[in-house]
Amino acid sequence: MEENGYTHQQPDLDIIFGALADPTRRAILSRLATGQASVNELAAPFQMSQPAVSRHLKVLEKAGLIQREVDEQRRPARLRADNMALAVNWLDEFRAFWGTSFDRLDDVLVDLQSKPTEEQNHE
Amino acid sequence: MEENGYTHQQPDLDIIFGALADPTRRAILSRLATGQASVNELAAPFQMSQPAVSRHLKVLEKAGLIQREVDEQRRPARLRADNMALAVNWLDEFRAFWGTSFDRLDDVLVDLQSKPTEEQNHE
DNA sequence: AATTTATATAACCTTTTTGTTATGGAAGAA
DNA sequence: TTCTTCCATAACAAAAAGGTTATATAAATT
Repeated sequence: MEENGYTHQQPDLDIIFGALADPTRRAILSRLATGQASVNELAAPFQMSQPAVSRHLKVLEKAGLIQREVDEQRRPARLRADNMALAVNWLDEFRAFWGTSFDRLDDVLVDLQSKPTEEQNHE
Repeated sequence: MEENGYTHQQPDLDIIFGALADPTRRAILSRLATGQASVNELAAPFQMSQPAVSRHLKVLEKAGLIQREVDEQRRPARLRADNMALAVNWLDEFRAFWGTSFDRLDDVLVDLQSKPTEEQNHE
């Protein structure tokens, strides 16, 4: 079980962060934050093929970031955000490093919001 | 410039989440949260070769998650957490989905802390 | 000057990721 | 029933990731 001195593995985080590392998948998640959507709807904005999007959805599903449903012929996806909290929770350990009370993180966030990107303002 | 209907790319997040998707690199970051360390010190807990660790460090550096320094022959790494805030900031957009005021996220976090893992409690 | 220590880089291999096209199946429409 | 729509899966190729060993380099030590 033990594989090194200071940590065990947490495979969920591999899968979750891995899923978040792709711009298409992040865009899909952003889209789903506005409500569920069918595969074709999700695929439309991309120049990618439909099977490619289907596989991205499978990656997101394995990461527990979405869940699939059934609506006649459609298999709409809907957000399932619990596992994103897992990611946030891991990042959270670094708040102690950033400062006792979020100060530095807050600074950075304020800074980011003053020059927002399109991706951040997806809605 | 425009590549699809609802988002632009944010390559930083690809790199950052990609860097966080590997358990060795997360363990290195956790170690660095307790203070700077040389390459050999970082490599010691793993059964991996030193060149492999050097490459993990390069990935982390490219992601802006660490910075390298010079101490005689050593090239110690130190945490540079600003870009982790970028990741948190992106995830932040889903707090609206979780609930108006963090409620659901808080629930999940409380839940996680009641059954913590080794990796979460690295210090 | 020669050796040792700390680290980086090169060359290579294997596995995983990410896309493609082709095809199949299930459900609704005609 | 036949056609169309929506989606998944298979087979394939290219590129990226992650490891290895061998070697180079720079600084400290002897």
